[in-house]
Amino acid sequence: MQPFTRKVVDIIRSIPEGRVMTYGQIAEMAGNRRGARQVVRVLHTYSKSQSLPWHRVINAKGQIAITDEEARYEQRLALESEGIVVDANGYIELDRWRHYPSEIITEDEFLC
DNA sequence: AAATTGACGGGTG
DNA sequence: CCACCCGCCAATT
Repeated sequence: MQPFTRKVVDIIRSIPEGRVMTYGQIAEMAGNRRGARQVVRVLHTYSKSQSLPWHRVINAKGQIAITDEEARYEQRLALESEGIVVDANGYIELDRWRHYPSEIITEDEFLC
């Protein structure tokens, strides 16, 4: 497994229950600011074998981004079961549920 | 070797 | 807030 991939996996594993992170945010933290699409690839490849909390990853708009209908519904249920509020269109309030790893930025810093 | 393909994102109007 | 457009990048065709 490549270093970048390794980091992405670790980061996704570190997302606490009831919180979410975006593809771009994870990519940046793993060392590649423009690697959002690689994060997608990692999820496709390892979400099962590495038992990742894949449902805690959403896009920058704060929306569930999965294409597949079934999986999308599955993700909604998974998030709601952790207490996260998902609206009718699959949107989540990012400023409320986003996880800010301390290595990058804290919510206070962000709001400042 | 060139084109295509995504669970993407930021800038612009 | 929204729609568009364009840049990204590695795996797969």
